[in-house]
Amino acid sequence: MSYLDELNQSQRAAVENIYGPTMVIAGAGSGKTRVLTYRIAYMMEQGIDPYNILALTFTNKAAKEMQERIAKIGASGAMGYYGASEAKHLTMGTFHSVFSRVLRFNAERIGYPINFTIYDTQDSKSLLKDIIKELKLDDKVYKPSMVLNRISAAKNNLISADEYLANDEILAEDRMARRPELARIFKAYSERCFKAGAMDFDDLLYKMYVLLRDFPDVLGYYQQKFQYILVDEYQDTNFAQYTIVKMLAAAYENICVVGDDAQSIYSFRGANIQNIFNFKVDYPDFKLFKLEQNYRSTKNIVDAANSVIARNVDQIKKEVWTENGEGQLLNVIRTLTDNEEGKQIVNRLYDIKTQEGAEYSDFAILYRTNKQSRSFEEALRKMNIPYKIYGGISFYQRKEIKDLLAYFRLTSNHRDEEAFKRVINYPKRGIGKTTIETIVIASTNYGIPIWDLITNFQQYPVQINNSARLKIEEFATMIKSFAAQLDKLNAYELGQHIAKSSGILKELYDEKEKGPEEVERYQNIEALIGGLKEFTDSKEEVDEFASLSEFMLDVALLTDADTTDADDKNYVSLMTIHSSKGLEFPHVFLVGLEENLFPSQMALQSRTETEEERRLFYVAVTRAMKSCTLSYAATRFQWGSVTSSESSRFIDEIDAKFLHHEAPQRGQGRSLSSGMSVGRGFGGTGNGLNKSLNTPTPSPHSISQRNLKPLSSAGDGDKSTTTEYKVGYNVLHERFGKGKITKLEGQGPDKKATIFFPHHGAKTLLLRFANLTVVEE
DNA sequence: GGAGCTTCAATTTTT
DNA sequence: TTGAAGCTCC
Repeated sequence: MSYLDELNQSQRAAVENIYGPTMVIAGAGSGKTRVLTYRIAYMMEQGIDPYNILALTFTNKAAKEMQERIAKIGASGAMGYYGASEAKHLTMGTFHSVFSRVLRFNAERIGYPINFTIYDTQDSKSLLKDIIKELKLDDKVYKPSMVLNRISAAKNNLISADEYLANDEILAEDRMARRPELARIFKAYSERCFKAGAMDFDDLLYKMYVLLRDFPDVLGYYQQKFQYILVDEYQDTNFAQYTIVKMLAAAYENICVVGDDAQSIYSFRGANIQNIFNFKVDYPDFKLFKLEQNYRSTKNIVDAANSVIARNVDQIKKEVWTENGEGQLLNVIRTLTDNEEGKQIVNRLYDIKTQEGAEYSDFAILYRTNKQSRSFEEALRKMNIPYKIYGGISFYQRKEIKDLLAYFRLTSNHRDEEAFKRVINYPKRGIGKTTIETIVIASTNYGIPIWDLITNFQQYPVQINNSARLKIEEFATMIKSFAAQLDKLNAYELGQHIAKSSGILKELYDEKEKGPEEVERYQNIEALIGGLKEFTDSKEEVDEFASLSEFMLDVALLTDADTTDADDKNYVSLMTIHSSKGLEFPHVFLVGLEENLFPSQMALQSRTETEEERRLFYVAVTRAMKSCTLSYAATRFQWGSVTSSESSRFIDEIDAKFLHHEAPQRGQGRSLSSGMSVGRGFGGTGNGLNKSLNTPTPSPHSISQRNLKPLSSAGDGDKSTTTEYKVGYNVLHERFGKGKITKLEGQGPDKKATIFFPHHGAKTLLLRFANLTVVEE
């Protein structure tokens, strides 16, 4: 019983209330994971069979952590009859991975092959691009990423392509937005995925719903199996996830959801914060537990975060507090350039490390967008500080890895269209773009999978030349020969065989001479094969056959954060705020706090969007245990030119008594007199010394009003980004010089102007990027 | 069919 | 600045 004594009163109450609908609102740092894991341990101790427990998380990382912590409690002998070894019967994982397993098990019910492929975002976009082209639509109007977002939103709201096509309201909406063909694209996309035996990320949710909806016996089976359901990060569930959980829980209503409305940051992916607010409607007799004591951060950090989040209208009232000491104030650092920001933050980091004898792993640098990592990487490298960047391109998304995986995919699912397109001519075997296009279109016209076409040219004649046809047939024969080995060779043997016979290994080996990047590619392939070996060994240890198909099951669902850590964990972590959720660090640097970057300019359209950015800020600050440093740069170098920016509103929103504005360092504080070219003259000031040469310093905000871009500063206090432009205005463009606006079109961020420049002719430019200055005649 | 060059456009977060 | 797409020439 001892482990229960480690809990405070509300935590313990939440742990012990294992029957009936339960909602736990867990403030940042309040021991949420502890409650979840102890609850599961407690259930098992009470005699509940782990086989009947389902725990759903959003990330593999969270699932893994829970698994480990439960095993630890089990090892302490606290779980009674169902000990640690039984814990492996728990069903625990991300929505996507748990559902994908259920779907494979029941695949034939909904017409899919057991070894269906999971398309990642890249695959989906590539397929959409093809479809848009085949439908002869303008890919400027129908951008694959935009179309995918739209389709994704539909599926997350459980709307199928056919329902979309039949819904007048949606169709009218699309017509209004001048994208009337979206429905047709959606329909074609669904058909093509189905034909290819492929599901995209959203299908894993949508098809799960269809399975439970259309097959009562399946629903009944899983209701009986999952008598106890736990959902982590409930605030991030979308409508599809919400509905599925509700269906599964309907028989027993032993459902426990844990979340924090203040940390809902995934609405762009369809997450609906209302699911938390509606819990009481769905389960009127639910029990609510609030975890409000923060064990993580200093008082200053907790209170600073609270002072910001208090500005949100949408929230559940709660009081996060801490018994921890006051700690230091939050430092605010302003620098002139993004490179300078990198240097100063890293210097600061090094200072803290030396002063406190901290480890590198005690530090995290958090930013809004992945691309911001660059300046910090450079600075860290220069100082020889070990670091690791999370997110960005994951191992499994690297070109060479995807190429080899495409062979694996094609081997276990011949119909996989995206895998086919990827490797039919890689390594080069003389099958050109025209040929591939012809085949893809022909297969659509015949209404059959590409594979069926290329293995039955007699039955389905296609207009391609003979040599190409022979080469394609050769390719198909090769894939078939791989498939024939699926049951005979283990994943490692077959994987290696494919890497060799496909020619990929040789191709990459030959390119190794070219440079370090090519060497890395080759090493990545070796690493993947190493992964196959590891997988095979671990299976064979328990006397199971390790098939390549099985290895492929989860690969599409793995992300960078899931690749196992190197032995040496002592490095500084760099990541987006999104991926920092659920983590904590003694020292946090929250960088790039500038208007239009954070909050992102994409998120300023509405109150709800701005509130989400504010929650994101809240998440970031509450990652910090001991110290939190905020920084922003007055200018930023992006896509070839320098832009200036103002400090983020979120800095102003923190109650000033928790802040300490750092005195500018050397080279800082010179105000940018108007007319001076920003961005030149500052880059080269660093000569290794950090102090001296203090010039008079303006207050942190004084620069912004005088900046060089009329477009982005519309006067005191007004942080809007739009300046009024009218047809007939004379404007100045950086490159094209003076011109006259002849036409305006588009709305919001898409607003474009056609401008006639005497020396360059008429140009149509996105106002957002054009960087125009209105000038007098 | 494919390599190499030129042009053009581009900003978020991730399972 | 980066990356993708289009175009030219072998």
